[in-house]
Amino acid sequence: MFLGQYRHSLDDKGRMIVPARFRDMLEGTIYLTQGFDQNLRVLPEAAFVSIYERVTEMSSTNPTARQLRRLIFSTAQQVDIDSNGRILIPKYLRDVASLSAEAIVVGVGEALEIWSPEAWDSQNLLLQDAESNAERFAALDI
Amino acid sequence: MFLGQYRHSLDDKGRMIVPARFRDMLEGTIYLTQGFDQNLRVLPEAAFVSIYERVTEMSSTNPTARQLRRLIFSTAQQVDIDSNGRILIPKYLRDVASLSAEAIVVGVGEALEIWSPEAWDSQNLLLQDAESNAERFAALDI
DNA sequence: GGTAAATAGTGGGTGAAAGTGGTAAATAGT
DNA sequence: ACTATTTACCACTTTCACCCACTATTTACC
Repeated sequence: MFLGQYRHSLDDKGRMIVPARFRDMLEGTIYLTQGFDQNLRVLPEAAFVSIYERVTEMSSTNPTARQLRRLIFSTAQQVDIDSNGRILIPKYLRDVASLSAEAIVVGVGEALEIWSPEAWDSQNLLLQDAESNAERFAALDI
Repeated sequence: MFLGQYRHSLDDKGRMIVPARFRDMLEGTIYLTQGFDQNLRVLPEAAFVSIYERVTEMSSTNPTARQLRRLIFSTAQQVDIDSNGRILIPKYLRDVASLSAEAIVVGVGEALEIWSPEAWDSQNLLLQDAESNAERFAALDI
């Protein structure tokens, strides 16, 4: 289970440390894809396969389904963790998420998200709004 | 069952004693999450896993579900009790609850809450207001 | 009620691991 | 064959998990 948030540097080659806490949960193949909110998603194999299957089931005559498929697969990339525990984020994906010198890595349960500090800050403003939270949690009945 | 309140120090590394009374009830894995009122919640494994499952079931193409997931998982952390009976509270969680040198640990039945002394004081003012209590709790019909 | 022992709570130092930046080698493209 | 880009490797810095030592408080026993 991926939990918590970390701030890490990205060097000029686009390499970024995978927080140590997450590394043992990412032992197999890792997939890096564009997220839905100006961010990137890091998926372990099982999670990616599950998405793959659901998307593949969708009808190809549905334009939205075709777009979703393109978004997910055309931006996806298989990545490896190097001997120092880093992954290399391809340039086009760094551009998608406006990543430069630093990135925020966020655990969201079954996956990780990578954000630029600016994008995360504004996302966090949304997340910390007390009134909206009341509504969000009400749905869960915690 | 967690009952009572304790005041404990937080050292500059962010470590805090778990009151001895609570320690034997927290033997398995412990989860630390953001609470609803500028505080933190300490949950035993079963309680957190149940939340995890409900949140993970939700669709990731639903923006509200994604936000809920982010809110819950990005502000949670699995923590261990060290050999001295302390837990380490990550910096981002200390920030959420404005914790610095001291914290109030409160038992609230199935979980613990961690408050900054200031936040607890103002919370307490609300709780000790007898007249409002009569009105507020009347609606709950216990 | 006083004293001793045990437990709870606090603080700091240290070595291993995590994180960062750079250089050298290898590969691919022209 | 030469250049550019990527990949692998190496060295350094920083952080954190673990351990130890000490103080305060509670508990037990006389």
